[in-house]
Amino acid sequence: MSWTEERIDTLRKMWEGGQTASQIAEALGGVSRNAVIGKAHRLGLQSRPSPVVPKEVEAKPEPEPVVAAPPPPPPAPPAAPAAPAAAPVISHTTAPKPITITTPLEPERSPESMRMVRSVGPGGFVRQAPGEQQPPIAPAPPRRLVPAKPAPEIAGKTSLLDLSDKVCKWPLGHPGEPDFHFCGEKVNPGFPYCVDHCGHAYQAQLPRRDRRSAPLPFGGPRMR
DNA sequence: CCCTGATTCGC
DNA sequence: GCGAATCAGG
Repeated sequence: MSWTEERIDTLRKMWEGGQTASQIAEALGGVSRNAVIGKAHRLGLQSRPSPVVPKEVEAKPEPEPVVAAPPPPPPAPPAAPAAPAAAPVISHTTAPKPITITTPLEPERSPESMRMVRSVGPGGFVRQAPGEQQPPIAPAPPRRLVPAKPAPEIAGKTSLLDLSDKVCKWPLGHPGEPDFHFCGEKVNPGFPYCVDHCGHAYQAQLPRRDRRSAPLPFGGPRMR
């Protein structure tokens, strides 16, 4: 599988929508979780909370340089007047990442994060309300909590939770939107989609001019 | 063990 | 550029 524009678009949307790499990989099909993560990074979609904290080295043990420890000026600094305070450490092999050393204080939240009210978040899982519990036969609990608020719009629809190897994974709508869901029909055995959507998913390459009359997954590129 | 994302590195 | 292997936290 290659990263077509459509697939990249889907990846980007789902990633930004808070879906896990596994879910994205499964929805896309033909790629591994690692592939999704790798691609996401290459796209510059740099991460939401990673379970693995990079490492917090370099605290600030010495706020002030006590004794004058003048760094020996390099042999031939052309036109650079000495700027001791701002002198960057000479980065060795790989240090393209400007790790901003921030204080533990977190002054304000960006307006961006304020907007994402009903979206997920590591700690923002929404649990079922007592009223919607299924009293009778308790089916096997979901394998994992899903970072999505069960909206009334998707009632009866096939949500991410309902995806399995047996139902059509053809996405309908846009990830992150309340009515986003999947086809959910019985799959064409051996394929991730139902017979109908297999017909859409697997087509011989046509001239560009003639293509794109068929519906694309996720409703195609989002128009903003 | 399962999950997660990050990073590395051979291709 | 790609992604398997590997790492490391939850």
